Amino acid sequence: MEKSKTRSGVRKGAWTYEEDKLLKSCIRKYGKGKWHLVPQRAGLNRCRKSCRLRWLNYLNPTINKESLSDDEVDMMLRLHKLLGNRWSLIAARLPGRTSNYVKNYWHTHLRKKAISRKLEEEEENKEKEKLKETIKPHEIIKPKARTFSANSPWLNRKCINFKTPIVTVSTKDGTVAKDSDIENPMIPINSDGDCAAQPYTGNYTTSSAMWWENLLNVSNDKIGLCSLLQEEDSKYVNFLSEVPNVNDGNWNSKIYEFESILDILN
DNA sequence: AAGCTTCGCAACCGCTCTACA
DNA sequence: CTGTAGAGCGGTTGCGAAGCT
Repeated sequence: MEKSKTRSGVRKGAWTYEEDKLLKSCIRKYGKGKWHLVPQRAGLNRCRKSCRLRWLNYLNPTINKESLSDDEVDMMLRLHKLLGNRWSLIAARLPGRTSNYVKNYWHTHLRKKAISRKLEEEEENKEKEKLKETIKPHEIIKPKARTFSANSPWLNRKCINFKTPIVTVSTKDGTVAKDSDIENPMIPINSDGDCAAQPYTGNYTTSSAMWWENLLNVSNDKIGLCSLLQEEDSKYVNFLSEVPNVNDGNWNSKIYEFESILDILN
């Protein structure tokens, strides 16, 4: 480090043993914070930034100067994947480690590791894609919309209960699937036990009552995640769906939620 | 042994955010 | 609302040590 001075005459460069001693005794006497007062109090010809940095990155007794354990390295990789270059946030989850240390360690040790890991993942994905191409995808047979007569009890809200009736349903390729081909088709029946639905014979037009599709949509909407998850869980699901963009300006407001997530993961 | 290159890390710089008058 | 100062953060720099030729 150059041992020069700034235009204001403040010393720059590496800290001497004497300077460290002065800073340490100052912090011991007055405590952390009010960094603008520290140079004056300590009798140091250093700027407040330099004093703060020296304390935070080197003199603070809570700093763990041991080399990182495998667990810590693994944690760092995971946190970086989740948080990006938010060194202070990563350091906050690694007791005794400073943001500067984490940043330096990342650049010297883990960046290459992370890049090679990413390349490996990309290779794996390519392999999977190749595999996909060789396998003919299964054709999914989805029941089509069904048409009801105008006096259908379903449409007239006369439907009383459900049962699994014997029905025929047109499939995508035009063939007709029997009820045994359809997994639990919930067709409304009237109070006499008759099936209210009629086989779909025409095209998939807007004039047709597309209740079958609607029913499926309703199922997805109403019987989806929400009913499966407790309120607390859904909160985290929402969080996870929002969090990946670390450049989000609202990031800080989500940190408390992140802490909760980590508590759960731990 | 000398010169060169690479690595690790402390420190600096510039920017943003926040509080306050 | 605006300007200012303090605090904090991430990117970058550059020195010294270690390794290599």
